[in-house]
Amino acid sequence: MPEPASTLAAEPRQPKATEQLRAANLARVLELVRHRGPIARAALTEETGLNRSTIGAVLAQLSGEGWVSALDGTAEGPGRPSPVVHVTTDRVILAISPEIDSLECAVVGIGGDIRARRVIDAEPSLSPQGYLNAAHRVLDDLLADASELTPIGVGIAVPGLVDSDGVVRNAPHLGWREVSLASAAESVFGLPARAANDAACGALAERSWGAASSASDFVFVNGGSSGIGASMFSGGSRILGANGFAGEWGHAVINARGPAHEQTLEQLVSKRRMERLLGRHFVDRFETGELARPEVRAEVDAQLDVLALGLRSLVNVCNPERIVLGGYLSALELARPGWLAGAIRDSALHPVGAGVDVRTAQLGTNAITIGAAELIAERLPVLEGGHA
Amino acid sequence: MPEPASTLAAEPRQPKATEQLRAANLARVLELVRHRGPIARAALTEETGLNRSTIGAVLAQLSGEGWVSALDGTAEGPGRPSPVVHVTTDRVILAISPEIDSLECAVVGIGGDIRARRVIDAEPSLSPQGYLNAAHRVLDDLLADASELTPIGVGIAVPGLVDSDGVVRNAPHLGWREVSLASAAESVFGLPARAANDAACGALAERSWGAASSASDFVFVNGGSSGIGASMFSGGSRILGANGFAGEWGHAVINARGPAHEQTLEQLVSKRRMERLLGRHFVDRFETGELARPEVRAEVDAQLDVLALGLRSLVNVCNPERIVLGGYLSALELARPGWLAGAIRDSALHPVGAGVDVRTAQLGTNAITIGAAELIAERLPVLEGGHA
DNA sequence: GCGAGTATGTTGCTAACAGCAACTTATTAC
DNA sequence: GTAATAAGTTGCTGTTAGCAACATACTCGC
Repeated sequence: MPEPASTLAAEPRQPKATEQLRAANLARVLELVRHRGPIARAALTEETGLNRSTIGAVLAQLSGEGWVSALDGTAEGPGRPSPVVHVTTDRVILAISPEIDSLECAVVGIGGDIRARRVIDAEPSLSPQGYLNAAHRVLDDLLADASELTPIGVGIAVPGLVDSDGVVRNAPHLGWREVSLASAAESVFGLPARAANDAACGALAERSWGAASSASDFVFVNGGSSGIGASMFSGGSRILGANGFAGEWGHAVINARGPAHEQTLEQLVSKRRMERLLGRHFVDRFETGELARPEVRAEVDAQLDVLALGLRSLVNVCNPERIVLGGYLSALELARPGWLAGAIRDSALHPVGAGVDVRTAQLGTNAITIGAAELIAERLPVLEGGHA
Repeated sequence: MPEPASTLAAEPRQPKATEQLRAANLARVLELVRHRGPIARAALTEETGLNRSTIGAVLAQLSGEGWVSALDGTAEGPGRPSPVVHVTTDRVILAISPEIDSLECAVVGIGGDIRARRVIDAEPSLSPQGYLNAAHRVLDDLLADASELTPIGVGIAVPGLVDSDGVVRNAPHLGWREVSLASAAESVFGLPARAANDAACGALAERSWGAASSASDFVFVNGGSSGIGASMFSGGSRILGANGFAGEWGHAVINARGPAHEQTLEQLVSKRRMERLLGRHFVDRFETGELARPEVRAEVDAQLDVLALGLRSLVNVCNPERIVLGGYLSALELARPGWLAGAIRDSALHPVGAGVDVRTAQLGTNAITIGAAELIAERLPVLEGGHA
């Protein structure tokens, strides 16, 4: 006799098809509310193409679970005014950004607004667990003032290769290999945690609130203290690759027959080389006068030349509509504004390069922090189909 | 007075949400039937995770519209045997592949099987319209024998940049610019037509029936007579880029400070250089003995070295699980089997290169033809939501 | 050769979701 | 103060996929 069906009835339950439909609509609406700031309800129906009643149902669920709430309507024109919807401000995400000599901690709203931040020094050779413990102390402190805030998750931006399970497989500058950072953070904070590459985080932030908004096919290229990392978006979503490692563009060979230390892109376009020339620690821009020094100008131009060659290849391969330059690369672009765009248009294969728009990151050094928080915000529990 | 709602009722009609759901399921099932050849109905339910009754409804529609039909069940094990479903054989796609000196025409089944093919010479400077007219004659002839076959569309593989509307924006070897090839073909044949880059077509075919099947993140790199083209897949779908041009990897600069004719990948890894050395037209493999000639061996190894450097960069950027080499590159790989895979694993950033699998294309010279047909087959009218 | 076992397709039914149309509400314009 | 306009709400409908019971068709073992 087969086992009675009744005992199975209470089990897994998977009428998933319709749930996915609703989840997709929840995600679309929530994304609009988060990324476009406060937005009129009527605008939501227009943007999504969904019916007014559907928007009503979706918003009822989102506001019932406390993710969004409504202000009084701004009128502007005849007819009944549409209420303006915005994300709730009482839930926050903890963002952590470990670097070789520092640790940045921040409290970030679901809408990408940084509420509080603190950067502390980190002694070299601090262990991953040490970083997490330090971050825990700092964030507890930052949250102590504001008891009305509820942290809902932890996002970590790591300068290195992080797989889709939040395991740091290889972070050369930190000296980490095979570190289960996300699960360690879940233990320390008692909250869901995710980790990702720092450039990928920066790209997420620039897409949502910065220079890449409204672009569906773009490349974010970041010049950080640990080299050059990229993150590509195609059709509105990030190109992950088989393990989530896609984007390690700094190690692309661009000068194959040069000496061993002058072959890859990040060896030639190097903040460290520039710092040696300037004789100072480079933060985010050239100081007045520095660009007038001939040897600095020459190095800047040389690095721009190489960067243009590299970007030309990247454009040929990825066909982005926009390139967003972050960190050190942003400073290089600003040293000769617009030059890169022209060089790419002229050298990339016609008509791939024709429409490419080159911009500097809008969020500056905040991009990576905000993007780390976005790791959690883009996967809020509402969107998970409710089986939790 | 507002216009009465009743007049609007018969208009566009867009209850699209549920239609998209059904269309997605239709697409999944049809893709399984097309790509996995004849497949048991039970296997379809298991692969898709859909309910038996849903599969029943989907198959009823597909077979009602004449896209699939069922053989008698192959038993294999206890229980009621499951009918085997396969695509119908009476509908075919016309595939066209214009090259600088030749024109390939083929009749291809929906399941990717080549029914008939013919390659004719093309005089240089033949116009796009000339190519299409010639193809029309050849294909009419090929179809004359088989009156039971119904052509349903025309797919064209072009060595050049083709946008998503089927406009050839730039095909240097053919000398074409801004040619609305797909719409011209629709006029000539009276059938829906699509056009795409040849490497993109090859990748489609290798994914469906060749060396890239079962891989969701792979790169297909083709060495054709018009240089090196690539096509990247991420998460199971092709990376298109903003205009569908993504993949022009042959023009990547890899030797920045070399002479102008030795900078890009396809200048250094060049079939033409090899042909000059061999003193013959290179078709698809090295002849016995050729690789024993020292100067040939040296050139092969030199080109393999460069190719390894290039692939290393591509792996770092795209993080594929597999690389499929087609055309001339396939011959290079076979000249030193397995060497490229080792070189990439050793040189790519750990652990990006660790799991990369390097293979040669399975479909050989047929890949591009089959892929051209796949342009039509992947968008059969059943999938379009029925509003036509 | 015939029944037990088993896997499969089929049939009515249910739940969920989005879309629609009519109704209600809230503001602007005159 | 009334008409016009636009937006949220409500009840209903159509479609879809999932479920459970049933019917079917084969294999295996005696």
